[in-house]
Formats: sequence, structure tokens, C-alpha cells
Amino acid sequence: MSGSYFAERLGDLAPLSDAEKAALARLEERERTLRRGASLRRENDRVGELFIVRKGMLMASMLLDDGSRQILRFLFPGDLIGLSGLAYRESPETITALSDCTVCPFDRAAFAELLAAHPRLAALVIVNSQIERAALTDRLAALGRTSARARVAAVLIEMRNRLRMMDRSITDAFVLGLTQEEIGDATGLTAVHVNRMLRQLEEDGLIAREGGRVHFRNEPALAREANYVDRYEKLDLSWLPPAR
Amino acid sequence: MSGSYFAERLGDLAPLSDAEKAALARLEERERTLRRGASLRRENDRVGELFIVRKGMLMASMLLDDGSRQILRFLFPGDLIGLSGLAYRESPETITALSDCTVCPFDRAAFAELLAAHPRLAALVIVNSQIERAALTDRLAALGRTSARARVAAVLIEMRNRLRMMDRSITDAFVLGLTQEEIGDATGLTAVHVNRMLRQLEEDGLIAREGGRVHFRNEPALAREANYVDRYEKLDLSWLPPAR
DNA sequence: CGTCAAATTGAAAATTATCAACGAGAGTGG
DNA sequence: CCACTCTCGTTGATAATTTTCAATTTGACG
Repeated sequence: MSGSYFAERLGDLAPLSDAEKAALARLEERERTLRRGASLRRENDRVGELFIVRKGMLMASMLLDDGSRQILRFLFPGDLIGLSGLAYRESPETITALSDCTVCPFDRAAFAELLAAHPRLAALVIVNSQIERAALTDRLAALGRTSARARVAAVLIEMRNRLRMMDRSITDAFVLGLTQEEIGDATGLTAVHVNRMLRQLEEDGLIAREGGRVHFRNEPALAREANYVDRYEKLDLSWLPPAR
Repeated sequence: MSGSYFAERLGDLAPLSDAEKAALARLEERERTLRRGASLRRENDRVGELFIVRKGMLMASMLLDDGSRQILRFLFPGDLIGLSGLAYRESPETITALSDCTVCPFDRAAFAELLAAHPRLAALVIVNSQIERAALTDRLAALGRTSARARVAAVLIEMRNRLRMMDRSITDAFVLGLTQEEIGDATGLTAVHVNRMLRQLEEDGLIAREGGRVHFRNEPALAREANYVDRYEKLDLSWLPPAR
């Protein structure tokens, strides 16, 4: 019972030593709560802290000159926020709570020390960031080369899978927790068009909706349309030395 | 005269010790040449090696089910290829030479050893991958939320800046080295529409073209339209311990 | 000279955005 | 409990952007 969500995430990649678990646990000693809609960090804010998500859902987004918004990524418990703070003085993205949230803030310097003291954890942090990178490139390809309908389907599947990682009881029905405007900001569409695409998916028998709940009625077809690839699978960490 | 391009890249971020330089140089002991159009690696290929670009230009792309292609990133000398190979058994992306190229292959295990032996280099690798990540999110926002014209302008500026990193004599005129189809695959547009956008930029006096050469005639306006942010600037590595 | 990839152009079609309006439901203050 | 306001979802009509299709044209090169 380390209580460390980040250790759990990295531990899914490779077994951790007690010393490593203890080091990770120190990152989550403090807590901070956020209400839905609150911003943890705004674009161009000075960065000094990183965070690990403990509870709830957040998003990373960028604001464009014309006022439109692009959601880059959804953040769930165990996710690391602000790794870009290791490189930049100012945050390249805005982090906003999509539900009431708890996050664990820790200092950039503390994280740097941890990386230096535990090279194997540094390697796992690199691996973890590569998984995120793969998810980012999938989204990129979706925005560039797939239809509105496919992009909306992809968001539905992605959200279900991420929610399922925390709660295995979720199978084909779940509470989405996003407004249609937010889906639009993630997929590069207008809220109006997202609405039409959801309706279309429903009329075609791929999903059902009631309130905020989504029900997958034909998941294989949905996954096919969405070009979906699970980036938390097919990992290969055989090169990693065993924990000491 | 380390001759190591990757050491030069990381050395731009922070001064390196001789031991660190020597370790990085060992990654570039072998060489491999590629002709334009050749694939260094295909999607779903088994990965075992990583590469550092020494000469020429390559691209990372994904192929979608319908046969369309999305270019994720352009690769220039000093760039590290295949960091995702640390996480995955199979490559999530295809790497193709856009010009005749030289790359330096090295084994995943050798890289893992280097990270373990030089924690400070591991930190710099993380920083370097965060810079790439920021560039990726910029492209994502561009695809999701900007016009075709803005996306084409962004590719022009990005290419000029990357070329300029290698050759400071390049200012406002350069050989693009991409077909209009390739620009389309990077921007999520058809070659036909890329052509129209280039023409429009030319007619509006923002650029001039002759053969494969592009000339910026109004760079501020071009940068404004493209929403351009230089992700190799505004870095802050003050948390990094000094080289030993 | 012939060939082939790449660039160019016009016309029509498809996709997606914009604008405008309305309805349902959740809070809120009186 | 009742208006009132707000956000969110829904729908229709119209406009803008981008794609598709179909020719040409151009330039490099064997």
C-alpha cells in the first residue's frame, strides 16, 4: 500500500524495488484539490511544479490566436502532468480540471533528484512519455486524415479505455464526462457537428445515449471506424535491467 | 572534434563533460546511408535499433487504413530516431528518407546502458523529447484548429528554421525539398489544395517561388498567419545539476 | 524524343462551419 | 414554489472550406 499512483503506473511497466517505490511515494506527499473548470496552469505560466493526478479527470489544451481551443490530451489518475516543465520556463499548455480533481504537486528539483538517484526510474519515465507520444501521434493522424465521424468515435473509445483502466467493471457503458463542445475541441470540430456525428453513430446502431451515458452497441464496428490502436499494449521492456 | 551530432544537440541544451561526450560518440560509430525514398523502418516492423541522423532529411509517418498518410515529423541531423523503440516491440511509425541520408544505427541495449551510466544525459534525453513533444502538440493544434493556408505557412516556416539550425547562412530563401504531396501529408491536405494555398501565399506577396526554392517576402506576416512558436527557445534547464 | 513524376488549373461534389433558434434541466434568488 | 438565467444539447438552413475528378503543362532525365 504505497498509495502512490505514479508508482502503480510505472509498476505496470516493470516491477519496482522497495527503494524505488519509496522514492516515488515522496512525490505524492502533498495534495491539492480542484473544482471542475478550475485551471491548474495556464499557457505561458511560469512552471516550477509537476503534478501527479490522483482523482478525477483533467485536460491539456492550447489556445489559438483566434480564440479557438485544441485539447491535446485527457489526464487520468496516475498520469504525470508537466514533464514539459523540465524543458521550458513557461508552460506550452493549459491544464484544466474536467471534473472535481485531486492532484499531487511536487517540485521540479525533487523530480530531477529522483531521476538522478534512480536511473531505472528515469528509463521508465522515458518509456511512459513515449507511450503518451504514441497516443499523441495517433491523435495527430486522426485530425489530419480521418473524417469527423471517425474522430468522434475515436474519442469515445479512448475515454472508455482510460476509464476502464481505473475501473475494470466498466465494459460497454460509461459516463463520458465531456460536453459536446469539449469533444469538438479534442477532435477539431464544432460542437454542432459533434452533435450530428453522435446522432449518426446512434442512428447507425453503433452507440446508444441517455443523459451523459454512452453505451457501445457495436464495439468492433466502432473501433474499426476509429482506426483504434491501444498504445498501452504491445510494450517491450526486455532491455530494461531488473530492479535492484 | 567529437564528431557526434547527438552530443552537439544535447550540448546546445547544457555543457557536457568529456566523459559524456565520449559516451555519446560511441553511439555514432557505425554509419548507414539511404537513398531518397528508402524506408529505414516500416510501421509494425520489429524495433531493435535506434538511429541518429547525420546527414539529409527524413520523415516519420503513419499509414491509415484507407491508404492515406500522415507525416508526423521531419527529421534533421542530430535528431534521434526511434526512442519509441524503448517502449514498443513494433514501430508505431514509418521512417523514410526524404533526401539521400546518412544515419548512425546503435543498439537499444547500448542506449539503455548509456542512460544508466549517465543520469544527466538521461535527463537531457527527457528534455530533448519534451521539445519534440511540444512541436508535436503545435502541429496537432494546427491540424485541429487552423486553416489550410495557415498550416501550409507553418510548414514553410518550420522547414526554414530547421534548415537554418544546420546552416546559418540560410535566411529568407531556401530549397524546400518537399513535394506538394508531402506538404499535404504533413498538413492533412490534398496536394491540389496545397498547390492553391502556395499560389495564394505567393499572390498575396508573402512568399516567392522558383523551382524548389522558396523565398520569404514578408516573414512577419507569414509567422503571424502560421501561429508560429519556436520550441527551441525559452528553455530553462536551471534545475539540471552541472556536469561532473 | 519519350517518359514520368510533379505542378497547375477548372469545375463539381462532399464535408464541415456558421448562424439562428428552441427546448430541457439545473441552479438561484425572491 | 416561481420566475429567471445559464449551460448544454438539438435542429434546420445556408455558407465556406476542402476534396475529388479530370485534364494539361512543366521539367528532369535517360
